[in-house]
Amino acid sequence: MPTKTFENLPEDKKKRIKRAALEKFNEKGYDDTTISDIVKVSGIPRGSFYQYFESKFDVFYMLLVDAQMKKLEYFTEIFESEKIEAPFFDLVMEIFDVALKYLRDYPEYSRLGYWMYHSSAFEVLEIVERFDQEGVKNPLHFLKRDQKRGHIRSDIDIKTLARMLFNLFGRELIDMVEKGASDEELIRFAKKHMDILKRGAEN
Amino acid sequence: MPTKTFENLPEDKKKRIKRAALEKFNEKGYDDTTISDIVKVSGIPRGSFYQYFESKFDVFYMLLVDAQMKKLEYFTEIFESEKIEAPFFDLVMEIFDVALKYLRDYPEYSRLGYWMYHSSAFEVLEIVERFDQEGVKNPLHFLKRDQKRGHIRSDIDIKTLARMLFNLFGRELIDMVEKGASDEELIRFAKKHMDILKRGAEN
Amino acid sequence: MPTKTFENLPEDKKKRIKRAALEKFNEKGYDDTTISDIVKVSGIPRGSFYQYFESKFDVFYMLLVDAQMKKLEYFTEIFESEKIEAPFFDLVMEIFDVALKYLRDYPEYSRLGYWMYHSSAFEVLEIVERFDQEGVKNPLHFLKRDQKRGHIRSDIDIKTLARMLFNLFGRELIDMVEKGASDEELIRFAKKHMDILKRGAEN
Amino acid sequence: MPTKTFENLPEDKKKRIKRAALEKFNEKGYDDTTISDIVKVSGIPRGSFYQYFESKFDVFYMLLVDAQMKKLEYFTEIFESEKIEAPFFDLVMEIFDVALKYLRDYPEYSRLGYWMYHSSAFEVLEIVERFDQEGVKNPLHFLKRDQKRGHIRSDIDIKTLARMLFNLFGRELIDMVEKGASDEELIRFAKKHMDILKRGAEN
DNA sequence: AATGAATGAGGATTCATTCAT
DNA sequence: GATGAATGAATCCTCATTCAT
Repeated sequence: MPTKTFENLPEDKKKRIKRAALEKFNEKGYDDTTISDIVKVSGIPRGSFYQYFESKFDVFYMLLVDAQMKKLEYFTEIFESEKIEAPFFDLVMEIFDVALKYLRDYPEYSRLGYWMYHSSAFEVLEIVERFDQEGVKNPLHFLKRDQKRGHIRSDIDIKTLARMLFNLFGRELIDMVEKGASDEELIRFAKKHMDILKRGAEN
Repeated sequence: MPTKTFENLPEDKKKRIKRAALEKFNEKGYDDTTISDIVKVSGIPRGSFYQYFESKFDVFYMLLVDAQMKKLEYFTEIFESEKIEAPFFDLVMEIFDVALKYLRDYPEYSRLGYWMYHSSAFEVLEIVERFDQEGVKNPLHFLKRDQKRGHIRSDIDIKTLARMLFNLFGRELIDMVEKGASDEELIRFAKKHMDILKRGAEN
Repeated sequence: MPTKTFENLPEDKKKRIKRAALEKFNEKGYDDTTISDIVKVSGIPRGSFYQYFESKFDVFYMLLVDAQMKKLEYFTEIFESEKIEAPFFDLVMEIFDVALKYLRDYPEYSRLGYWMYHSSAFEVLEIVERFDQEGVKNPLHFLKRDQKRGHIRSDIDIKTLARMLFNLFGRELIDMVEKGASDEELIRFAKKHMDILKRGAEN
Repeated sequence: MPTKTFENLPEDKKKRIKRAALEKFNEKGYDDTTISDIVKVSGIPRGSFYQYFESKFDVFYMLLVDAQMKKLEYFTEIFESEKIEAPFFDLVMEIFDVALKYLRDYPEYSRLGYWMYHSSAFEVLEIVERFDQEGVKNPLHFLKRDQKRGHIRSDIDIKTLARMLFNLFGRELIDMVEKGASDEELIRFAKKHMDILKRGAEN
């Protein structure tokens, strides 16, 4: 996480630096982006970088957190509505739409995720794991509930199912977006996917 | 692909170089392995490297092909037996066992795959895509057949299903092995996975 | 020497800064201690440092003076007692004991001396010379007296002798302490040393 | 120690590099000399330095060894002559003369020693200790012999005596030379020194 | 007087690739 | 074809000091 010095910076300077970093990470990925790159694009002096951040990862992680916060905003609405009481598979496409909207509204954040999955840097490998574990928890919660309520067959391993769902929403979605898939393609893909899983899992 | 000069090398020298490269790629991944590393471990002169290979990727790709060849050997048996006529989902765990055996017998090749998925190098990103496309074709072939024969519901999108299967066999399996999963864990995981997909897809 | 601003600081703030500097100089030596180090550990703002001191050397020198003052306290007693009238070599082990006690009571000051002798900084090299010259004067005073009184042979060059003594008390003692010598070892070492010098010098 | 690559270099190139490093170390001391300095003066490319040496210390140590070799040449003559059979204190001024001659003939090597004693670099501190231990052994050998033969009093601790001698020949001599002492001064100083030690130690 | 952000020169090190022998 | 030395751009990071508030 950035230093206090960075936090105390005027908002527009912070923005400028964040934007510069985001731009470079988007363009070259985590591993190939250098601190020099960020310094150059943001226009801050070499030494300042180290007064703001501990390392390249520090910046990357900050942006990742920003992305998560923004994502949360998108999901909050649906998670706090009453709809959420419906069986998960009835709601899943609606959730997918939200995810897709987020990705389209903030493609730079989306791409951050893409590069996260394609880094070989130790520090990144580490958080990828953490992200994955965290990401599985969300569908797991609803699936558990649905299983209790009898919507989902009792002999289904919901952890496995949650993982399959997360893989779709997390990794594959990002991958397809990166490869230029259109909204229609993505929605079609998701529907087919859900179709199989739903039938495989529901009572 | 390596130069003719490399191909003409005495077999044991070739082996030595391959082993050295494999060792380093396993240890540090594609991105972080340097040509110096390979040169040092293999004991060949710096200049020779460039007489044998065009680039680091050249070596990596060669090893990847080696790995594929070896993998093919494992699968040939099952693919050429009569069993293969059975419905895919009846056979899938047997196929999984073969895949697992291969991974256990050739962990260095397995790890190559792992690092392939964690590289941000342009050249690697490119072949990852090709690998994925290629990898999906295999299950697709059988699923198509099964759908025709009526084993699989006609309203299922088999491409999607093939992709889900490939994700399991390709990416996730490698990931779990990398994280130290035991054979038992992996088999259990695969079974649960197949359980859902089978029920989701079969008539 | 520190600025007046520093002198006017509340006593405990001064102490805090001194302790911080002493800690760092002890840990890393003069050359490798940075102003950043001192600023960080003492908790004072970066800019304040330059309001209190002119340079890193300024702080170091201040501490060196502190050390000298403290050392003087230890020696005052013996120098002001009547014992001091005895021939120097009869008293020398007693003096040594005082020196040793001081080193054990104030190891941080002792270490300061150690690092002074291991600096290559111009400013430090300069005061090392001054310290050495000053340090030789002390034994010289007594040896001169003793020579006049006939305790020491008249053909002895007492300057040389004084220097030999200073080397023992100043440099070597600190060195041995630094290498972890015990009190017993040090006393034994000093005794043997004195034995030779005494017989070499006395009538 | 330098790499084989360095050893294989044409003699005059090696000389050029050695001379450049020696010049810089003489001028600025070990701690303040940078690899850039050496690179600039020797005219070799930045990268070559690292093909020749592991570190700055590597170069320094190499020069130190060179100095030791040269010193040995000077001492060999006297150590292999029959004179050496004479009591050490009868010979000591002759030995001193040789040491002095060496220092005058190779002042750059002498200065290397000076800076060695004024470094705070960990690696250097380490070899200083080794040098000191090694250096004490030489006089010790002769003193032991003399004590056996009855030239030196049996109650003298010859280790201590050896140390005193080494301090004179090793550290102090270099120090005085560095401060600009003339040959006459040095010889006078040594004589007075020996005078005290001889009388203090001999039977 | 106190504060702490800004600055950029300068150090170490690595690496892919070329080239002369 | 084999060899291994040469090269210098590019990276990371630290630091003393200044300056505006």
